[in-house]
Amino acid sequence: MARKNFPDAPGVHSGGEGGLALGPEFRLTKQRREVFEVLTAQRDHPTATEVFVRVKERVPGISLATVYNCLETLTHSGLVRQVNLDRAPSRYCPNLQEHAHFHCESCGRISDVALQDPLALESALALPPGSQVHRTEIAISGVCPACVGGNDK
Amino acid sequence: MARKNFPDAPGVHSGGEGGLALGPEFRLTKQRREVFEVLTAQRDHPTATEVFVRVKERVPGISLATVYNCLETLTHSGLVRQVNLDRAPSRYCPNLQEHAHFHCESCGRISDVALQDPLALESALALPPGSQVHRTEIAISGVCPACVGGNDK
DNA sequence: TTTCTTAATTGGAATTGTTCTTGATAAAGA
DNA sequence: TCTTTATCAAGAACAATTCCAATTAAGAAA
Repeated sequence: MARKNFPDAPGVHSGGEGGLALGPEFRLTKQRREVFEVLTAQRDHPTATEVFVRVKERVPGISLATVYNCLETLTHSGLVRQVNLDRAPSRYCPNLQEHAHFHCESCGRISDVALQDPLALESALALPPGSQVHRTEIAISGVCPACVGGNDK
Repeated sequence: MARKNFPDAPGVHSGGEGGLALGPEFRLTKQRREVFEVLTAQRDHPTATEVFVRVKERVPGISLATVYNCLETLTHSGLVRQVNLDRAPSRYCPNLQEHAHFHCESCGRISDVALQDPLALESALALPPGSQVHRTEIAISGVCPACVGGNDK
């Protein structure tokens, strides 16, 4: 199903301080490091193209294809989450806590929503017994408090 | 944000028995009826192309573009839900109950998961006070009981 | 360090699901 | 019937993403 043969398990090896730690299978290249930095520097869920623009300031020669590759690698390493809302371009998020995403239809911003009780969630779902859950994605659309208050756009 | 000017409110007017009821703005055409029938006849969350193939047996002249149009209209009328899982092609679902979707990574099937307590869900999310929620999408990936049991593929 | 091996990067072409455009048709209302 | 408007069909267009082949750079070994 996966296009390339990524290992099933994420390669988060929480290595040396500050240093990224991709799985042992992945090399830590300048491009990957910069892409990751961009994501952590501004946690606004940028698209691949937005990441591309930002990384380009520090690595002028980088190509969009490489940004896609890096994002894919980081995602498979478990360091980054790909966020898909409806059919919009994918966005990327370095928040590793389990959380949901809120999409404000007014200002377009996407924000993280903490999950107070991940267990309560599972029990709210009538999953057939025996199901194995690997991943749960929760996407909420609506209007954020700022926009409700009229601080619109 | 929406490409065409659909009314904001869904047009479910639960009309005459058995008969579909699109909003007053929409006509119930043969194509729309057949597309809807196909969705209710086999609730396996087909893609637009799959719907196209199925409808074509009964309306040979129909085009894929029309299927897309019908699905869009039905979705905006609130009779059908568009289901987006990751970046895969959209799928369509005539289940109007609030529910989540389970995607089996082994057999690929997508099944509906009832929400036992929609309120419990909201309270499990740490939404900033004042947020307006319009829609919540929950997508679970994993392995379904049948595939866990070895009835794989 | 230098070499060696293999993975990663590039740039452009290709793919894919979906949407748009245009003209023809058909239905609804006057 | 006449007019108006929505819908349909076919293909072109589009945008996000992926693929491809040649080049470059990491990290391991010598």
